[in-house]
Amino acid sequence: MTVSIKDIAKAAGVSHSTVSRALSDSPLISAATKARIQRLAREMGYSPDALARSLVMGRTQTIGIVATAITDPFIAEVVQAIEQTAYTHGYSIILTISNAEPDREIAAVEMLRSKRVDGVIVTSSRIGSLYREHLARFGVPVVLLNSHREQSGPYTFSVSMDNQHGGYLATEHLVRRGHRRIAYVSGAAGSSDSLARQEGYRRALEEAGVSVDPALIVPGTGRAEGGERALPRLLDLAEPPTAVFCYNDMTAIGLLRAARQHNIAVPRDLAVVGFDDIPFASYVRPSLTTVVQPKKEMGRLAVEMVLALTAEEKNEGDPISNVVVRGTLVVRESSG
Amino acid sequence: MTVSIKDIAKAAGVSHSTVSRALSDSPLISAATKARIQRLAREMGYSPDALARSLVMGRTQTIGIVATAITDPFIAEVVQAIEQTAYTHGYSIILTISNAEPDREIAAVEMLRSKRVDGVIVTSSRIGSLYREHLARFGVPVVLLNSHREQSGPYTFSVSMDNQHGGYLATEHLVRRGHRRIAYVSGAAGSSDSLARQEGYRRALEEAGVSVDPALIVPGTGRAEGGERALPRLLDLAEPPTAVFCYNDMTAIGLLRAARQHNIAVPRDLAVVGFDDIPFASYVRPSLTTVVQPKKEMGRLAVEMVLALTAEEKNEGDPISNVVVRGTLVVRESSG
DNA sequence: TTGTAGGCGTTATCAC
DNA sequence: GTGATAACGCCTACAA
Repeated sequence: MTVSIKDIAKAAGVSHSTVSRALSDSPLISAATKARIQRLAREMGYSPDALARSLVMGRTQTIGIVATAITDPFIAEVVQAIEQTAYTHGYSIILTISNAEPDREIAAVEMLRSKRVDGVIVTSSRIGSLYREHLARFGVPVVLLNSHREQSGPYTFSVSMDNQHGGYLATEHLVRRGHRRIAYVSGAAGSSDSLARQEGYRRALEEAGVSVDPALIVPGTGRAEGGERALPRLLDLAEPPTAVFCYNDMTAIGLLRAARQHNIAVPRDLAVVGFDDIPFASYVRPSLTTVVQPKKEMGRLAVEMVLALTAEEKNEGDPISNVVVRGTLVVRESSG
Repeated sequence: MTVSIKDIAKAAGVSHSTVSRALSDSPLISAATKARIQRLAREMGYSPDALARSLVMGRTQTIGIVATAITDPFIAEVVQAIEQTAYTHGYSIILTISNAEPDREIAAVEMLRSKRVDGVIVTSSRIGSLYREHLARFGVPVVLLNSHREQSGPYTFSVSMDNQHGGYLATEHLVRRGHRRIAYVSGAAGSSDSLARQEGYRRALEEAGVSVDPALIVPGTGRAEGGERALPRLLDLAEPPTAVFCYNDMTAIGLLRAARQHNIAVPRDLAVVGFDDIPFASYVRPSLTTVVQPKKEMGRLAVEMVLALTAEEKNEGDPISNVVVRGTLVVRESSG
């Protein structure tokens, strides 16, 4: 039903290769026929078949994304940045959402391989050994965005945040405000991002001559409920904290909500600092002091890395690309 | 480099059609060779080329999404629901983000057509006449999700919210709480969703015997800033409102923020109701009374509609599918 | 039960 | 400049 290059050829009384040349703006063709055929194509409502083209070209102009969830505002911004810069480079995006389920991630990767994407960007939590095996034999560049990889290997590259630095910034800020008993609410169990932020927290405390009290480090989930459940545990401590650094903004927001229910005034009774700077951080009450992750930049870098890597494959170069970006602190009401 | 069906055929000493049959689990093949070839395929790391398959089958098992932005929490949830149910049906998603720029939307649609998606779901604001011309000659079903279409046509179907009903619910709630001067902060200029919600607002007021004061209807943008800018205009009124119904939650959240700066206590001085029930509605302070849009259901319905329509094409049936879903009111702190 | 041949819509390499 | 012809990797009659 759809009109192909051959249909145009027939209508124009030329061969299909002439049509192909005319449409790809080839130099070796007379200006007259080129114009004639291009007009004809437009009139007939021709749409080039990207499948056929990709089949012969060996490129799909498509990048796959494996994300855990796009309802997470942080991921939503990153994915949006990825789509935008991919678009400016003439690429489109196949989006898969895994819910952090390993089976789902494996299925996603297999599907992306079948659809012959030119590269993959992964924004999932951890890359298990099973999973990475699938990534390894993919044959196209895979860029991990803020995703920890257990060990490096071929075809895996990364764009990541300097989490330790961010954790340091947040904690140092609280120390400067005079706090000594500072808690940390972690992310999901085993999250390496969380561990790194915690390490920055530890370093800042040490530098300030404050010893780290393990009781002040309580587990969260990376979601709001994690912060909500963490607060009562902190309040029940023999010596409760006067400030708390949260793994991310969602955790902090959950904690703020719990604080309200417990009649804890923020920041007077408890100072709070988050991480990410999601759009809502400035809309909650009190507005949230947080560490800004350069989300747009990270998305952009990931795409550019994928494109650079696909271009270099032939050059047999093997640049272990692992870009690390740094965040900044934005001070709002929640930290006093 | 990647292993094809022919490579397996060579390794197995059979023809490539036998391999094709074995891998597609065809009945007309001996169980022995089938098993042998399937094992071989696994060992050789075979990945079927979806491009080649789609080329011959005429289907890509792919659905295109045209969204304005996924940083909008409402859209993020809908898109996520679309991806999830598409996955369960064996489909994947090409995501495009338009920023509501017409050029971008047209480019997106052309690209989706080239990539031969089996259907398209549009979650954009309005479908202009230029744009819809592109959609019309697409040749595959296009489902508009909460997107107004200026006129119906072939190949365009819809899943939409009963906005008037929602607006009615919100306003009636405020009326019941004893309010008489109730404002409405609209969405982006010309948004038909906003107009419908406003119509529900009008109906509820009329039923309560309250005359509609045009001064109480102020324009917003659909984003937080819109609500932020709307509040001062309402306060400057000779007779300010005691309650306000906002086009959506983001608008309401912006308005809440402005209220704080103006020392207006919510809900004591001003009751506020939103629309959407985005996840954050329950985390802002005060938490937001709002009209729940069944986002997951809408995403699911849109996918199922696309699939049903692609299946029916051959049946030459022409079911004008326009599903309308209804929301419910969830009462929280912001309305007293 | 298996192999052969043709075609899906392109691009690319030859000749003419 | 233009036209055959052969790929790309797969599915599917039709033949054997």
